[in-house]
Amino acid sequence: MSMVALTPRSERLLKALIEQYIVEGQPVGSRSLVKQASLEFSPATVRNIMADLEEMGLIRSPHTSAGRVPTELGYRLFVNTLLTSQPLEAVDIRDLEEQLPSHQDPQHLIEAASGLLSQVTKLAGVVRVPRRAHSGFLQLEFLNLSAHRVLVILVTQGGQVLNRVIQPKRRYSSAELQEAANMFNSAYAGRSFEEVRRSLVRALEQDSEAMQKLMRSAVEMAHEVFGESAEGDPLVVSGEANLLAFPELSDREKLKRLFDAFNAKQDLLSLLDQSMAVGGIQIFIGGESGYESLEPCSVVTAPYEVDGKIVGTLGVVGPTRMSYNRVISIVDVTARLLSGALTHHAGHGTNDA
Amino acid sequence: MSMVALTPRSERLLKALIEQYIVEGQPVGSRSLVKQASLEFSPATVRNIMADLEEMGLIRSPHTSAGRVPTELGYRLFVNTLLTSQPLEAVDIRDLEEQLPSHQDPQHLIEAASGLLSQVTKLAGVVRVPRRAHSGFLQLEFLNLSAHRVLVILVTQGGQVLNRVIQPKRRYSSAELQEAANMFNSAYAGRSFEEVRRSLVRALEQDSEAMQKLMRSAVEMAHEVFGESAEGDPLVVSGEANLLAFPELSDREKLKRLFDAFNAKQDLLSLLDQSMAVGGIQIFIGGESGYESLEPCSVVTAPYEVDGKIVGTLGVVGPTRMSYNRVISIVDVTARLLSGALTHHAGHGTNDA
DNA sequence: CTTAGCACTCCACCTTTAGGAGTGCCAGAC
DNA sequence: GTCTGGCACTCCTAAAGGTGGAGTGCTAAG
Repeated sequence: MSMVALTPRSERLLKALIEQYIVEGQPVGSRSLVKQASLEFSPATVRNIMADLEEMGLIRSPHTSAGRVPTELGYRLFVNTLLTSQPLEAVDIRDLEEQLPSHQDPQHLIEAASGLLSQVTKLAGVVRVPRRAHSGFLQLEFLNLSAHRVLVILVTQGGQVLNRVIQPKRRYSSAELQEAANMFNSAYAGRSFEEVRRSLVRALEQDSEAMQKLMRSAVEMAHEVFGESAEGDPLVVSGEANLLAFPELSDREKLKRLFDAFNAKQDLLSLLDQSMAVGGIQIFIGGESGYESLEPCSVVTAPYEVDGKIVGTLGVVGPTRMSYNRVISIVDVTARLLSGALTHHAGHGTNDA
Repeated sequence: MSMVALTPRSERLLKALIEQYIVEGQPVGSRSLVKQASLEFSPATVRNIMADLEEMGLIRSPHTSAGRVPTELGYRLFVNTLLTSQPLEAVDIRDLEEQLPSHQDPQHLIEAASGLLSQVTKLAGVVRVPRRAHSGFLQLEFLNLSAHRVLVILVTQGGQVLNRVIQPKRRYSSAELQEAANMFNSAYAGRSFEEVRRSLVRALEQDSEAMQKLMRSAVEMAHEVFGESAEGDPLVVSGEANLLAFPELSDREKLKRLFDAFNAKQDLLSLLDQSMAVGGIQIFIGGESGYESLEPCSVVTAPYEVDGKIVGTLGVVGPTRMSYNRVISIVDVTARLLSGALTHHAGHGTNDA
């Protein structure tokens, strides 16, 4: 593991090796590497260099007499410094653009983005949906369903719609509900969710007699909905089945864990949130993510924005041996497109009622 | 394949054989069957009977000298006439009940039901969500998002909320939108979706000058939303990963197809719709479903109701070798529970505004 | 009609055996 | 020095036997 700097030649060799391995998925030997990358030195020389690279921990042999395979460290070096990020083909970009119609509500857009990611990378796509806390509150609506069941509809400035059925203690007439909603809306429209929430908590604590009964009920109902803010299923995953195609993930045990991770979503959520905080494209190679279930995988993420503010993250999950080159471009472009599509219509909500 | 009626003895034997195969998952031979089911005759006799059963197409040998395995026909006979459907354990029922809280909105209930199915059967659970066409229309709401973007919120009598962003040609003030919604609601509240749709089509065709401009816009907007009725993603699937645990599904090719089917959902949808039309518990064994992707699987479905009307279907997908016994009970109970939970609050919507 | 016995079949598992791909190292060439 | 050809060695893979067990079908006797 002596950390002598790499010579240009060994860099070039490492790059060629990783690229070949990504394509073929099998340990690459000196002879085939020379041929494939049309190097001007002999297999023996390549072997010497490979030995050095192995000593540095960048590649390894699965066993004595197989070719070499990149280690996580090798991949890391590769993506950090060796990657020639050729831009996506124009065709691909057009393809992506076409399939992300900018006139849609956020939910559809997000699902479309996830589907796109998985479709064009042939891997699994994930999108972390915007957290409500960062978005503004636009309007609240109460609606009687039956005797003791009120449907609360909450609209964010982004056009997201949340709804929940609550069971208030007493019965309200539709007129009462209407009035309550009006009062609530005029008090809070346009505020951020955190603001509204804090304000609600304060209002409930005060228990002031001054507050009208009706307003108080409205606040209570609203609080019930806002209280659930953290819930929901703010992660869209698609194309998990694509991962079945990779022989390196065929291990039943690993596969099960991986799919469970997709199902539980918890690890992925943490990972995406973590990478949202950092901003910019992030690449987690193998165990770097820190989650055992994702250990045989790499994850490439990029944040997306609404009105210049980062609100979520999207990404791709695939085997460590993925075409980082291509995937990075795709994730990048998709993030931009989604940002554009979302920003386009997240304009100042007009609530001039 | 001579269709001589089975003797009681061969029935009993078939039953024992299938039950053992379901548990062990391996071809069962005469000797082990005698031991396991403590039969009072000898392996040789069993072999004779087995030969008969094989001739009838109820069982088969994977190869010359393996035990016997049920055929689809065998399973069919088994579930049709041999199944001793012992009721679920009280514990299990309580478990199910607890996890299906009856005070929830439909969407949550449905997701919970799907999760429950997969969780307690350790297979994949699916729920076909109610088709809007069968439900009533309760209320429509228009909301300005930005200059040319209007959020349309549609509430069904069941408490389901649908929303979509549309882009009308001209800009409307919030007051206009409010008025339009009011007019629309008073005209259509409580009608069935099909009625409303037909009426909308008629209204648009007439192109009557008599109709107010505003009302016309409202109708157009509403039509856009109603027109999309068929869309959406009316199928909830959970626990696909559970199927990874079954060795008989380990075939990479089959597995891929199966997961693709879960992803595309089209086959499953058709199957569920088909079984909704029939009503009652339905069991599709292997290829019976008619969908190649589901060929190595069996599907058990039951419809669920709201207010006594069948509105959807739920079910379980697993390997042909599943504990039909148990799965049927679970599907049945879950359907009942879901019906109950949904019916409980699908009362007459009060829209006395 | 049932059963014990027996010959036979076929798979699953293990071992063996090549064959090949690749390495490491050394000694000579540039 | 650095590169290269050569060579012995390692280890995997795939195919080729070999063995044992589980199971069957058949037959002949109870």
